[in-house]
Amino acid sequence: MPPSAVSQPEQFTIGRLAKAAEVNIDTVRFYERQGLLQIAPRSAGGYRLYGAADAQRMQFIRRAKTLGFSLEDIAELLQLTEDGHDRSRVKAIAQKRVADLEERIRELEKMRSVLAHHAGHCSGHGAVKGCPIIQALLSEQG
Amino acid sequence: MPPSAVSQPEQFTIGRLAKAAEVNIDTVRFYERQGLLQIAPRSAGGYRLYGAADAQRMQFIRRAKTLGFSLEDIAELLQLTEDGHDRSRVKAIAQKRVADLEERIRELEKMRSVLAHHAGHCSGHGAVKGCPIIQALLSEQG
DNA sequence: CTTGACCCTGAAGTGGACTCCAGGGTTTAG
DNA sequence: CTAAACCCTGGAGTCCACTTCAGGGTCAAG
Ligand SMILES: [Zn+2]
Ligand SMILES: [Zn+2]
Ligand SMILES: [Zn+2]
Ligand SMILES: [Zn+2]
Repeated sequence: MPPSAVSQPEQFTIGRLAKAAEVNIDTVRFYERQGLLQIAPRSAGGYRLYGAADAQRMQFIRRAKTLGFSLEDIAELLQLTEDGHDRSRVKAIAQKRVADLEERIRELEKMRSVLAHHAGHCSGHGAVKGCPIIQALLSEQG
Repeated sequence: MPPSAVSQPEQFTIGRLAKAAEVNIDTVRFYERQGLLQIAPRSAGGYRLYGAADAQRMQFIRRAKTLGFSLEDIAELLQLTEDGHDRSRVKAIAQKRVADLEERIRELEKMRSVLAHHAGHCSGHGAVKGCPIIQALLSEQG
């Protein structure tokens, strides 16, 4: 019962790490294989042992994923935080991702507008023959 | 040399169909297995034979794909054009697709705005330590 | 007749990001 | 001491829409 332990290593096994990060336990092992997580030290019984830094790393991955980064990009971003790299590469990756997102958004908006237009012409009842949606797919027409 | 042949069957093999539809030849066979194309009749030598209706069907699939429909949805849409179905199902499929597109667009726009915001704070030079993009990933911050 | 272009089959591979499985060993509560 | 909960491994399976492969048969031109 020491009143203040300046830095207790506070270790935990894979299950707790997974639960804290709200991912499947196999996802953690998968990330290790993919090089996103460092190889964890093991307990006497062979269990992986993690610490606060690993939990933060999992959060990093989680946030990067919500921004749509691929695991490959995330691995590189994590790498860049390790060594004494320059910010330029980080910004380049982010800008590439923004550009990709914008392109994809334009594609989806194009799909949406075309399809909504056709759907707007469809009464929703009667025989399929003559349905404007089907007509549009059968021959290039608006 | 008949001056007017009211309906020449005009048959062709899989390679021409694929080229006309601008898809890989194996894609045609794949679509057949998936039930998107009807089983083609065969020549004496065992070659699949196609006609104008098949070419139109390939165009239908191509257009539906540019609207982002899954092959499963496309199969159903093609099915609906065959029998004496009602338009309601067609419209429902289209509206579902529009809704899915809108949801996906919102997700991507959220990613884009968050990421562009962080990137806007990044000078693009200097050490990674302290980079606003990395900081945002390390801890939930704007 | 031979060459080359074309076609056939069933099966396996691709990519991305997991997820699950079988057949174990380990740790902890009671 | 035992049962439950947890962990280990290598490998396979999942989804989707194809693509590739190996090992052959067919067809038109020269
Ligand atoms: Zn309609
Ligand atoms: Zn219109
Ligand atoms: Zn930066
Ligand atoms: Zn800000």
